[in-house]
Amino acid sequence: MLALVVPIAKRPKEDVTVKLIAVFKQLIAEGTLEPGGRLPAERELAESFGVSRSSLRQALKVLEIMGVISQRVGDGTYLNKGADAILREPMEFLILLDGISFHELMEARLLVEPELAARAALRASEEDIAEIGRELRAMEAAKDDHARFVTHDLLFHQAIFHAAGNRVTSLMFSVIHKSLEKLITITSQVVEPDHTLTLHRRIYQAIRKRDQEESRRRTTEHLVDARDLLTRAAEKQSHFAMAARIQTLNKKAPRPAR
Amino acid sequence: MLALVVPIAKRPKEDVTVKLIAVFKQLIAEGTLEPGGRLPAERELAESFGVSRSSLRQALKVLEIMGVISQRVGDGTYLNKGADAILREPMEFLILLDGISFHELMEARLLVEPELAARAALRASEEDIAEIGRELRAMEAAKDDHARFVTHDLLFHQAIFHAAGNRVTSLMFSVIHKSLEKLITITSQVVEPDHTLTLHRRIYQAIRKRDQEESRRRTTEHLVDARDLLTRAAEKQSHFAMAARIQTLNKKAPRPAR
DNA sequence: GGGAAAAATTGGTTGTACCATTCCACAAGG
DNA sequence: CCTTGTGGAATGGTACAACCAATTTTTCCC
Repeated sequence: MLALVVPIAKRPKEDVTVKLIAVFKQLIAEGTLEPGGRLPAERELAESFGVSRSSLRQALKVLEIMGVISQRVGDGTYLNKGADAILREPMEFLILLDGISFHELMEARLLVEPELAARAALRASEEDIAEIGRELRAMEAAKDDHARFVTHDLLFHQAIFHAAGNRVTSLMFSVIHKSLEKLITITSQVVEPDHTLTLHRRIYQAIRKRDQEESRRRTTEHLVDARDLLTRAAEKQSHFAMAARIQTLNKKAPRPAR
Repeated sequence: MLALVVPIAKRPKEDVTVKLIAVFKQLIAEGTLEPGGRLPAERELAESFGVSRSSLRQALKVLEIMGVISQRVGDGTYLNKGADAILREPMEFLILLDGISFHELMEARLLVEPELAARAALRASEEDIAEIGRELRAMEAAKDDHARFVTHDLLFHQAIFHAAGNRVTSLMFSVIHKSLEKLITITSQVVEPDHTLTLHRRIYQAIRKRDQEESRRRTTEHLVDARDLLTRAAEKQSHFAMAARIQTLNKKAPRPAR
């Protein structure tokens, strides 16, 4: 378990908010705050720390968006247990700011997932393999429901991650899957489900046979195929993105600069 | 370039803050806000959106912590260009909340970096290889300065990531490096620099020879070695973490629950 | 023209007030 | 005794207003 968390201090005057976040990090690290546990009320916390509620709320909001805590009106603030969603928002902004394409996301999968599959072939428990098989059958059962089909497609891959036994890579690539899910769903509507199923089945069987090399090869085979399909779909569907609209809070748009 | 960013809307009543974040995401996605550009003043923005400055500041603070924007008093708020640091804070909390060990972080490197080295051997430009070589020489020149030595050690690996040509993996694993840097620095004090240098030199030469298989093997060799060293160091140094102290804002500690 | 002082701008912080939701205890009714 | 419901307390969400500190811009004097 890590603990070298708090960088002691920064000389340049930090925000109260930034300090508060560091404090919470520390409290979590030293176990004062337990996952699932309830935090004191905002008003109490603010007084304890000697800061205003506004500043405290800024820190809490950051933690909430990162998925560290959950806040519920009328109830309280709780420290989350796992943090599956913790990388989601940041990843989306990363994709935006660095202009990362779908193609590049698929390339990342292509770099890593074959190795994870090989590792899964080596390390998977019987239960792990059973889980991968269940997702495969769930895909078969959802042939006609694109959304569900894709969901189980991704869960199939994530089951392989789990079997590979490394949570870091597992969490990172689950986030990538999430970012790709919409486009994959669109693409799946023009691809024969049996085609996808065949490729997945080969991966499953390779892992079940504990054949690392074939697991790697079959995963590569599948992802190359998927990458090419997605890339083509992304080109055609790029206008789709433009159609996406958000609910704005006000008619007036902000002036970007001056 | 991605754009399928905004999930349209969520039916359950969202925070104003959450909505604001979505709005900014949209503004960035559609190019209304340009990297490096200046945002309107908080007071103007708040009025434009029809929200209070408090709520707006919560949203901005989230974006700032994630590295999307930078705020400077007396100056203004600017949209960052790249977002290298965007995953750092979240990653630290991820490590904390999920109780991820140094060992597991090194396992993640071990899973991915050999493949990245192989890809680098395949794709690296002459300039990429020169950069890797420069970092290697910088390591040699910093034999006696542990901190600098480790910095260039990590930059060496990141140069390989860059040469591999995938920014997603590059960014992700740079974050992991950052998390490991302190411990690696500690470890480096008990390891002969020439030992480390030899292992790095082998990787460099393999990439320069464009030998994918050897690049992979040499990287694995190095990381296995490093993993074992780090794991042992982490056990011995675990008390080090306990010595870490943070600057608290007030004497009173918050009551964790009730 | 140059430079220093003053004013305006901007993010940072605090405090207060009020709302909507949720929870909980206690009383009324069966 | 158990169920029901009702009102009050606690809690997070939002809005305003005021002031501070750092920075930039403008003004004014030499």
